Amino acid sequence: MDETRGADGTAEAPETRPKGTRRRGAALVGAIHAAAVEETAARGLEGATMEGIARRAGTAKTSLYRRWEAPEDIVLEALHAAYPMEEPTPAADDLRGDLVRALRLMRDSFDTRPKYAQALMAVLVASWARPDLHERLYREVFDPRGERFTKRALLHYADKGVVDRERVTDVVADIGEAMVFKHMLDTMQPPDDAYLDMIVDQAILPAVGIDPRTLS
Amino acid sequence: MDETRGADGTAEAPETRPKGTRRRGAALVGAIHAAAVEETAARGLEGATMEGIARRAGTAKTSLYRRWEAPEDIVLEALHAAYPMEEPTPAADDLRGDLVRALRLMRDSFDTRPKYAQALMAVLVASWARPDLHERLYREVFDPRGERFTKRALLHYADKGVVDRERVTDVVADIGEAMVFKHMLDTMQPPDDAYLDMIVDQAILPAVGIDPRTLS
DNA sequence: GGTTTTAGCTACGGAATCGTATCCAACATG
DNA sequence: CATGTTGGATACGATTCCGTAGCTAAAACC
Repeated sequence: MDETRGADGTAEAPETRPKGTRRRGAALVGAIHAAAVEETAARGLEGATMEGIARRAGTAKTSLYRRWEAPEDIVLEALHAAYPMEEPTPAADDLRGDLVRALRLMRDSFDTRPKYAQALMAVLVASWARPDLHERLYREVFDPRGERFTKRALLHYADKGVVDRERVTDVVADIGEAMVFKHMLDTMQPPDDAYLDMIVDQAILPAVGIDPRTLS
Repeated sequence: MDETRGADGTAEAPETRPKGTRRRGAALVGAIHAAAVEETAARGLEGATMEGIARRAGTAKTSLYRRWEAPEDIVLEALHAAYPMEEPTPAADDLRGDLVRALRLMRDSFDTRPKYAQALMAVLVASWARPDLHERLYREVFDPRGERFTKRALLHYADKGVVDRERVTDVVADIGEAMVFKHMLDTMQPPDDAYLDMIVDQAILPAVGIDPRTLS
């Protein structure tokens, strides 16, 4: 019962640590990043406040204003810092396996950090009404990480001649991510392995002209 | 320059009407619905306030509290009232055409009312952190409208034997909507006709085992 | 150790929103 | 036209967040 509760009933669990001790530098910034992500996940980007982030991080407002100007500056920095890095595709000779692994990589990055996924979606949707924010999101978070998920695998096998290069269009390269997103929006849960298999077998592979039943 | 501006710089254009005149009943409720959708689109569900909605609708806070308890009650009601109704599929003998038309129906419902689409997405994402809201959204907005978009068309042609019933899975039925959503998230724009054609030709038709090049 | 940097704490006036109360007037009804 | 209903306007104390200031003290540096 050592929790405080925000105005909306959302549980806030302020970081606690031995009194008379202080974090600095990276440790402090990390805690604030985490707090900003939590705050955004719980109250939305527009509902996030400096006071709320400070509470969650167990620090003082002044410490936030020393480094940032507004909640969204902290959140964007946090999302960038935590964005899943690319595992260069193992490039075994296994198209189906690589596709499944690519989707799992994406899924896991949300599954293990649901607050992170929620915050990312919140910013993505908020940016819809704010072109400046949309531009920053893609420039500061998405773009720096390069090619993503299934597209890399598809292009790899196109180069090897396993699939028709003509069929690896932008639309096809987006199918996997689009389906994972939709599933999360519908169910509030990341898809399980069985569902990822279905995406690959029923949507992606047919789109590149491969009948999964012929793959053994 | 007869606009006021909200705290975040968002333009607010309060409803104006001849002074000494009043709306009541449906006319008033309709204006408030529109205002609630605008407010949510501009400031997010968590950022929306009763005061803001009242300003946009050009009415008084008291008039809102007379009927509703909180912004989200108004927004959910507004989304329900404005949700696109189902055009029963024309059921011509034209699978590809029906799929394209189904996607256009979905796209147009967003394209002609961008504020509505933004609000819908804002609520959808906010509901992710709030199971109660998610439940209400599906129960009060989505569910009452029944089967959606491409699935109806696919099932129709499965019954006619044009496509393999086995291949019309939930995953496949979701491809179209998933791709339209993703496109909107990425670009902040509803897809144009050419893009919808690509979704049908490159993703949906292959998934049900039809090569679009054989269709005409 | 002594010094510099950086966190933490408290407090403040201003602004926005909350939810309610009060009063008046426009509308609808008969 | 008389009456009852509904919307509009204003005001209020309470709460939350804003952004800044001033001070103390822990951590890092030399």
